[in-house]
Amino acid sequence: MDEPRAPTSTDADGAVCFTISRLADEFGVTARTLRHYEDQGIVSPRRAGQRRIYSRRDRGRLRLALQGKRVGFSLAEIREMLDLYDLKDGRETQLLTSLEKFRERVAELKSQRREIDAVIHELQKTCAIAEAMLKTGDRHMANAPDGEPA
Amino acid sequence: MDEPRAPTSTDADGAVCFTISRLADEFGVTARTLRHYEDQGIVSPRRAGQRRIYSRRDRGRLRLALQGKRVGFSLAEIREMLDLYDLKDGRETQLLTSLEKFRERVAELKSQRREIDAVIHELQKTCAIAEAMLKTGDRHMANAPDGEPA
DNA sequence: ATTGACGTTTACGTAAACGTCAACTATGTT
DNA sequence: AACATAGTTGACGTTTACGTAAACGTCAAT
Repeated sequence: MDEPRAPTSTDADGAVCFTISRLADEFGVTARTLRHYEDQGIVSPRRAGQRRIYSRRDRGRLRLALQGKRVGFSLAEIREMLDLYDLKDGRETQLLTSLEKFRERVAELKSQRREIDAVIHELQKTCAIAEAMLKTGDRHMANAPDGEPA
Repeated sequence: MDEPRAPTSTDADGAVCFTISRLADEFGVTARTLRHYEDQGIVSPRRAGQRRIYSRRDRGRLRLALQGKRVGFSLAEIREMLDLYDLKDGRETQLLTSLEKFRERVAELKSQRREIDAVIHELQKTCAIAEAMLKTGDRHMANAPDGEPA
């Protein structure tokens, strides 16, 4: 009754660490996925013998990776971004190219956000029409996808 | 010098229509893609002999489809949505389920929008740090992905 | 010692979304 | 007629992101 015995366990030297299934559960993915991500260089948990030990940093990268995935980045792109994120070397040129790429990403994302808004509006428009049809009982209002309406 | 001779050609009965490569160019995809979309029931251009003739309606569906793709929908989902969009039959139950699905989509999209915002902020944060490093010449500021910072 | 839970590697399988031929065909041009 | 141009249908190939199965290691509890 002294240790919190939380879902978080600790290392020999007191560092927080996670098992593979622990993280898989937490993020709602399979262990296979985490191994796959390791193959792709997205995380590199250290080992205790053969077994993977995920640090809190690994978990952080995982979180970002999955977030990236949800907005459409490929694993390769995610890897790239995480590597930049790390800013492995301090050489200015590297840093500057990184910066540039990040800005590109941001621009892409903003554009994607606009697209999403457009689709949302499109869907809501159709919803409204459907609702109207339900109310009036009209069975022949058209809402044909036409680009520029005639 | 009478006909506009615009990139848009017209049908025997004056209806606007497009060739496959015309649409492919316009949307920046290959003809193969358009044929694939036809296999998936996303468009159904009529034929003049063997050749595909795309109507303006086809183009409209295409536009929506590609927009949907850019925000992450699968072709199957897009097909479903386009079919709903058409509101093929007027039966109320159908209409209601359609409506429900649309609302789900909208909710998903909004959530996705939030995710995008999150990623944007994350990236911009890192950008800012990188900029700071460039200015101060500091080569050792960390910005490790940690989930909850220590 | 056995069982069970969890983990490991290796390797083949799969679904989606096209790419990339090859082999025709139809149409218009020289 | 010969040829180029644009389109067509297969059909197999490719990439991405894992799924899934096989075969085996490890450790704790029974």
